[in-house]
Amino acid sequence: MSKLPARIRLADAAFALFDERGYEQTTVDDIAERAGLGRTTFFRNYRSKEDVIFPDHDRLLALIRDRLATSSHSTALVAVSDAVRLVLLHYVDEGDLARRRYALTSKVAALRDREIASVGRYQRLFREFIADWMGGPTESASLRAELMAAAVVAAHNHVLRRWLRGESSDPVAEVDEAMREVLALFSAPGSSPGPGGGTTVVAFRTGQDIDALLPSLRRLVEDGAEH
Amino acid sequence: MSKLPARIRLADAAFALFDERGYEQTTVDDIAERAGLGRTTFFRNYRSKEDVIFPDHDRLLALIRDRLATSSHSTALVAVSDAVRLVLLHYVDEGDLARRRYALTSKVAALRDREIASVGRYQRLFREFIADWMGGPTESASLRAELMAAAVVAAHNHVLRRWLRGESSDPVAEVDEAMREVLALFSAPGSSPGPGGGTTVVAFRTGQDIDALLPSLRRLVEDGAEH
DNA sequence: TTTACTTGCGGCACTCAGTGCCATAGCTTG
DNA sequence: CAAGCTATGGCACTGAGTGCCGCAAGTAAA
Repeated sequence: MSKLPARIRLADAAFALFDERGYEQTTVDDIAERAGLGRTTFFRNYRSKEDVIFPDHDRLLALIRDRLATSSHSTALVAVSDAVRLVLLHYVDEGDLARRRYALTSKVAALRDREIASVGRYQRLFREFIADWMGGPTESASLRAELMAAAVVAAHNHVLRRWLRGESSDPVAEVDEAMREVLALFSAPGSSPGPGGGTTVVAFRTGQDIDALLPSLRRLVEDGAEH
Repeated sequence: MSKLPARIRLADAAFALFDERGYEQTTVDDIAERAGLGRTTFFRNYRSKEDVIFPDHDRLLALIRDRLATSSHSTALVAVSDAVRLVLLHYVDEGDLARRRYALTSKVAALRDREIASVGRYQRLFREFIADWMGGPTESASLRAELMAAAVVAAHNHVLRRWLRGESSDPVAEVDEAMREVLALFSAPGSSPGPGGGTTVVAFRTGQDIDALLPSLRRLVEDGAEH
């Protein structure tokens, strides 16, 4: 008995205690004791208390990096979509574990922050890759790369969270669809009006008839007044 | 002498020491001692060591919240642009302080994470506001809100970082331009083929007279043509 | 002037995360 | 059997953050 590797036993103990008492009410000593191990062993297996919950972010980052690296200029966007799908699948494969983690990050601010910081790393990876792909060190390309990277990870997170909440039965299909929407966004012809001070017109959908809106529009144009 | 309030003296001491020895090599005791104050006083003024560097995030969040709150459905996008500009201006007003903070967050991983987590809070605010504005609890609207919020803060951060690095002489103009690009992105006709519908509302800044724009507007409403 | 109340500060003791060092038990390889 | 490697436990230490108590100075009320 107790033949499970220390890493696993520690993780099990940690999640059990987090469920019972909450994250902040659980000390590393508690975890080690419950696992029947020493405190030192805990820190040898996990860099920090938070790390028990987010074990393989580094591996995931490497996964993305690899997938992006094995692409040519013409397949860059496919690589991005693939990488996103890879990450999503990783979480889906975790199944219940991912959902327990989500429950924790939803409750504990420190963990939520940590999660967001990790997402930031993903976003950075995508940003650099996309900027590279866009080539031009133009300021405009740089901004577009930033926007696109942000949209890519936002799409991923949106679908992931839906799945975590049990709102999605086919997350892979959803993420593919979401990525299509993202790519459509950035392939839209007019989206890069370039410099030159022309007028930019922005349209959104509403339920109202346009003529009913015209007065507000006028005021909006003239002085940004309220409506 | 030493008539400056404790808060200020502590911040001065902290930044000085961070510059001299680096963030991790500076303890809270060091800071308090340099400021000629007690350790207790430090924690009374700042919740944590990191807080000395990011003092008024809460105030900034409230600022955004307020600006977004004072808007109607038709001026929602103007409010978003305004809020973004507000945040940017806050940092620009800080001047050198903001740049010293940037130097620190660039070097120290813990601070970078903290910064990213803060940005996440901004993004959440925008996401909720935009989702609310889009109305429909549709899954499609929800995704679009998420994408748009991500793009909005990405645009802001892009311009802010440019300014922090000294690459921008007129950040306000740049952020306005970037926001135009973001809004244009999401107004692109093809991107939301969604179920049919209503008419289109238009928000924009322009130098032109609105009447000169009306024909384009009508076309935009009818078939989503550009500019 | 004396009393009472508030505000800002210092000191101290405590918890807990995280680091570093040393010792030891077990297992493998010569 | 000896040498070496690996996984573990114990222990002491630093440093962040909390809580409590006490003190001084200023202010208001008696």
